[in-house]
Amino acid sequence: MGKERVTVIDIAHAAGVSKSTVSLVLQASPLVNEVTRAKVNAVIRDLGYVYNRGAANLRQSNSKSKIIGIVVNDLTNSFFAELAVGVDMVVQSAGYVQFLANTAESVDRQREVISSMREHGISGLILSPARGTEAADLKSLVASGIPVVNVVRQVAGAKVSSLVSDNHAGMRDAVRHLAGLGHHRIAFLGGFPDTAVFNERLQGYRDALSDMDLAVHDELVVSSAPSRAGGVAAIERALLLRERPTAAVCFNDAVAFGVCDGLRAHRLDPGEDFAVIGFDDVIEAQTAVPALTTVSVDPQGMGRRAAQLLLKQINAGRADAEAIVSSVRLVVRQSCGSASDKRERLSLL
Amino acid sequence: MGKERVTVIDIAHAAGVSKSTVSLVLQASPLVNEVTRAKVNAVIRDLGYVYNRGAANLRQSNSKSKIIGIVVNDLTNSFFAELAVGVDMVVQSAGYVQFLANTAESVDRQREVISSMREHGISGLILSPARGTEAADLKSLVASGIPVVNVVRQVAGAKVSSLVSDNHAGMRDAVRHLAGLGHHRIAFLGGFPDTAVFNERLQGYRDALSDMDLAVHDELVVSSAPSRAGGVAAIERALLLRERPTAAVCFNDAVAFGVCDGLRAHRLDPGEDFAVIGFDDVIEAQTAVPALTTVSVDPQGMGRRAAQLLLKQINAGRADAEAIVSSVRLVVRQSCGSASDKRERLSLL
DNA sequence: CAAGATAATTGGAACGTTCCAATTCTGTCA
DNA sequence: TGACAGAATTGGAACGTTCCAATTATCTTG
Repeated sequence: MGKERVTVIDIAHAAGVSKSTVSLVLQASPLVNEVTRAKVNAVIRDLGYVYNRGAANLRQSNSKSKIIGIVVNDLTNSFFAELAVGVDMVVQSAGYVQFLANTAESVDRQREVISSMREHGISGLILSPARGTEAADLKSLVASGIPVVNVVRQVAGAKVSSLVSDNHAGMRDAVRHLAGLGHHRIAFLGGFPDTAVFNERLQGYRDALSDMDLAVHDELVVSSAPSRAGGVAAIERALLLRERPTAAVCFNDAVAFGVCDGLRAHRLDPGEDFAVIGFDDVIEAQTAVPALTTVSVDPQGMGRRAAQLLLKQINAGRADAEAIVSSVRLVVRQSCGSASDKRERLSLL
Repeated sequence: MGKERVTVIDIAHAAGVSKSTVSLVLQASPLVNEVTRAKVNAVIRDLGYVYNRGAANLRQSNSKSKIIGIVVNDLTNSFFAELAVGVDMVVQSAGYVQFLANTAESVDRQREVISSMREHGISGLILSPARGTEAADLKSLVASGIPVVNVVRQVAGAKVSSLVSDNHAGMRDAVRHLAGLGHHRIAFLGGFPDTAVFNERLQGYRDALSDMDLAVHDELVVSSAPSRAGGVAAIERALLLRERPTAAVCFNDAVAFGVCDGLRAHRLDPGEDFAVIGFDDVIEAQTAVPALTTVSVDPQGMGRRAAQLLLKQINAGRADAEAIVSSVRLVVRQSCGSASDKRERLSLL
């Protein structure tokens, strides 16, 4: 069954033209006569020809492979799944396909997949680096002129473009909102303290407290895995404090959902008895009950923008590193018990 | 910067051997002398050589590209994200890389991505078909001898392997469990009625009701989008019935979460006032509050098995279609208000 | 109608690898 | 020392495409 491959030569033969002509019609060159083009296209369809990009790519060493790589540190986190979807959208419609790999936070794995991608000749890479990634890991990539766009996390010292959300401003706005609602003891829950993202958000938290003339209490900062389970654990710990917090900003939405779960386990009603704000605005944030107040970063849009940036660099040939921080905005829903409304809740249904 | 590519010939030259020898060491052939091998490897490292799989692949037309494709119909659904992670695991460790594409249920998109993948010479394809996929869409793929494994959904008439979960048995067990707890009016919520999966699950639901000598009322079957929002909508409708149900089996976990949300919006406590069972056992199912009773299909494991099946076929050269139905099991947690326990809930923390 | 311009087509060389058959090298033994 | 076996190495052809320079066919136009 595994038929002989149909090549451009077979078509040329069947259509009574030369392989060069066939090649020309394949790349939709204006040089070829309409009637020949039609004839060739007919034969192509008839014989079930499939273009061999590998061979083509071999010849035109300059132009690249029409493959872009995307590697993320945790695909099971829906933030990254949505990011990947966003990337896929623009990349596909530009005629590229994406290699998607998941590193599960392992830099070894990351090294493997990146080198594997290089062997396949990716034209560019979108990378959400695993924890512990160093500039050296990206060195050879940039040395060979392959554009790289880092998303979500920066890599210190790496000469590559990056697209991160404005973590500082986002968290600052969240805290200000809570303070505006009258909360004095606001916790910061979840996240690993050894990451840049964590520290940026934490700094936003601290700065906002200072701005509002509130004291910062270190015991109100409780770190944990940036996951739903981590959120449960964090709120557990926070509720053990002698002086309980009355509100919390969370490292991300997953943590925030966990926090809501943990509150319910203690017969506390998130949104009523305790205010919760997340970060990311994943898709479930709006349909959850209570709908989650969160800092919207629009993961899918971020994926799209990252892809656009990458494509721009690929086309430009030259990749000068540019660092974009994407602005964010606080989306107020029910979980922070603001004056907002049952109105919104109802209109949802 | 975009340096000249380092080729096998450059290495040969620098190491003072022939390109053939270099090729031999690249494929770890036992034919080459240890000292030469070492020398060559050193040069490879020094010059920063990167293997060109495209060229290699061109030569050895028989052996394939070390790329496998995976296309799913909805990557934002964490079921599929986890599936992809499972596939990635085994595929990576077998030295392959995966092309991942998302079709968002569009068969047009699906056609595009599959043809693009073919051009890149994938060795095999794992496909969760978009709704409306027909056997004809896979025809040319199997004609050219590329192994295909369908997951989650079958495609009627297609001569390809498939790996689906035991939808009938899973739903039957869920309903029996609820009936065993004394429920008489059990709803079936969510899902699109024009899919095979829906009908299998629905049949399981009906058969179980008959088994337990309960009447089947068509008004208790309310379909909706298989998403969280769809779940909210479905329970809304179900609660409008004159004779309300007291329990529900849901098309999948996303729907089940939506149902819980919808119940809360009506001041009903899922697990206490109303029993809910999901399907899939996505990762959040165990950490949610209440923890979701659900039919476990282990998406990640399913991805792994699908990948193994595919690799087997790739290696065998011959792909005889085999249809595997993967068994499932009911995982009882809190959301069905079984006699189970606060115990489990507590031990979780 | 010659000649130049334009349009359409074409044959080879090249891309970076693998494979085959052929060659060189080393050592052994009569 | 000559012959031979085995180990190690090697040059060239091939894979399916693109590109370049060159060729042929078709028009214009003076």
